[in-house]
Amino acid sequence: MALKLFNTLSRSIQAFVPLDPAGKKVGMYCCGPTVYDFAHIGNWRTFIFGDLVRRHLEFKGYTVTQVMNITDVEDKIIKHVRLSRQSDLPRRSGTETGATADETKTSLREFTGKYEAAFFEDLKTLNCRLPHHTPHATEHIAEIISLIEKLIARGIAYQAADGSVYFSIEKYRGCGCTYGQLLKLNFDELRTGERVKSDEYAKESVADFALWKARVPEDGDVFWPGPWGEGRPGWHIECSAMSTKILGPSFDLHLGGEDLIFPHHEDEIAQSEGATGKHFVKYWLHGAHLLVEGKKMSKSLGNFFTLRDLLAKGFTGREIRYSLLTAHYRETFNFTLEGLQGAHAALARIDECLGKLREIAGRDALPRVQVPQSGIGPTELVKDFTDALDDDLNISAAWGTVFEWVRETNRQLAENSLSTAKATAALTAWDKIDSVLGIGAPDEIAVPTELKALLETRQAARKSKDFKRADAMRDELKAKGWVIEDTPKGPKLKKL
RNA sequence: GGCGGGGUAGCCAAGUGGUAAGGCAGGGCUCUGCAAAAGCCUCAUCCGUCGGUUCGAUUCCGACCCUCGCCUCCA
Repeated sequence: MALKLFNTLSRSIQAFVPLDPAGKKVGMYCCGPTVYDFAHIGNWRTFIFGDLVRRHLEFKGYTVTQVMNITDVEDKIIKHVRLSRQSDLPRRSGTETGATADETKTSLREFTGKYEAAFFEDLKTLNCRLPHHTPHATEHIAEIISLIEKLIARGIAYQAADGSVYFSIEKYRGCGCTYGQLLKLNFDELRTGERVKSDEYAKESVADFALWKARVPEDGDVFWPGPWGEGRPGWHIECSAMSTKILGPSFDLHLGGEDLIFPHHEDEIAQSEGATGKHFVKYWLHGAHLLVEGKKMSKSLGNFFTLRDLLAKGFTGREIRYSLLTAHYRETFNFTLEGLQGAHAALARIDECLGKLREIAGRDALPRVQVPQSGIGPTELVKDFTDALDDDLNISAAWGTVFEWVRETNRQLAENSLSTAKATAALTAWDKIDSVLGIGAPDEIAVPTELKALLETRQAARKSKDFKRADAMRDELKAKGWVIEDTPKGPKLKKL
């Protein structure tokens, strides 16, 4: 089966055909983090969704170039930097801080650098493949300026009286371009009442958006020189500049959270197609948001979690990854702590099965009971799994296949009918699909030697039928967080 | 107001015009000195409500109720 994806542009599921005539290379751009805070669980759902798309494409044999922007200059960042400077430098909290431009720029970088580092750490914790390029907005000011110049040259952008440069939607549409490709827009019905008062802007039309924001006092020293005076990039422009720089004027995939459809992605299309005259992106994919415990995540409800919050509660990265990967990407997902507990149990089930398979695979060929095999084997596992994901990334169906395979494997394990060769084949199949799931193996926790000794002493006590003493030692181990698993082949220790 | 998603067992979540995947939790069993761990089995006469189309609808159509999102910064 060929890969099919839901394209927001057509609002339908389409066959995925890369722009590359050879059908091999795929360019993919994922909207990345704005580094003003730790990324929360909702952000992570979207980033893991991007990781899934990339992994599945690579699994299918495509050579993917993944780009993820790091937005490191933006209103909120500037605000936070300003506040942090004011608290750092209370005596200077006047109109003029006395700081030089370089000092402040450093502090902007320090501020964003902290969250950027955290972002990459979290990415690793969740076992996401590192994007091939992670360009920074602040390092692409030249490209941004050049893009804006193109738009001005084409008459689609203009500098207003406030010094800022805006994108003219009217001029853009006048060129025969379409504004509103990703969603239906009714410009006469756009609610303008709740927006920031339109008369605060010097732009020609309310819907026009800023490409270059003229420097204002609140920006502090966060500004760059530009042909239109000092200022900084608008919100959408860096994505257009960086994506086309790395992936070219037209590329295959652009991903983001569903909230970015408008205005961010719509404006990206306008800027990019307005400047290049070429079709920007072939497939737009949008991930749905999540709820936490059935409600919209908010700090006041106490259901706002960063990845770090969940790690502090004792959950692991792979449990969180699994949990965020259980539901289809276009459905709102209800993220619950109960679900995370369930993730722990579900993963343990897979781990247990794989552990037994490895045990058999690692041995010399042993005689096995010959039982006619039915149900899902390694071949079916890979095929059904692939088919499920090819169908617009139906991950739930894919998991269904995985667990059916686990159950069938366990049955065979129980009847001792799995040969060394079959176990090896099963593990090879698992490795294939795990290259997409990215679940990996649990962290190996070494059993402390004193606990091993305790376990041996308990065994001795059991042998001599001193069960009271043996049970006391079992309790002692449990108190230390280790549970004994008595198997026919002897006891094992498992970390709780 | 405009536009767009959802409502499937205790919880999470796939899916199909022909009678409901999977995970967690629960229950039963196996194993065990007893447990635990692990494994197996089991668990929705029913898919928001009411109508309609159909031999047959959870799946198609209509109405209604509830809910979420976008239209403004936002994954």
